[in-house]
Amino acid sequence: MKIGKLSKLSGVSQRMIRYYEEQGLLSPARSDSNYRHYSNDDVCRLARIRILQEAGLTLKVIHSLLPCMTDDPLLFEPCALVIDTLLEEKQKLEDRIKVLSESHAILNSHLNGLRSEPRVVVTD
DNA sequence: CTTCTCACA
DNA sequence: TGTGAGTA
Repeated sequence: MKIGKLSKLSGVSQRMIRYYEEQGLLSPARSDSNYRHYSNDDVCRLARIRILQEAGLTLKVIHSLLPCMTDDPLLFEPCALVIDTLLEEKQKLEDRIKVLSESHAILNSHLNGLRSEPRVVVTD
């Protein structure tokens, strides 16, 4: 299928689909008038890219992960190295959660302060 | 009408 | 990331 259909089915903008290709995450076949043609594999790959990106991974990291996520059992060996990068990403996420939790606590204390001191209510 | 590349108030 | 331009 061409990019228009893929965009509708996946909910990903054509702009982003082309961007993923630019980053080496997708490699659709070209046709007659240089139009991109996406196979079923490409559709699945795009879906996985979305999942991973929503999980907070950068396209660079996703790029290193995709080779192991193919349906082709031939590319399963390097997954040992992938597990390592996944663990690193997991750690990064936990670090961020820690920072955010602290920010959350600080804002809460300020909010509680406002309750006892109504005068500092934000205007507008 | 759809896709492509390139560029940016 | 969106969007518009000018093509093919």
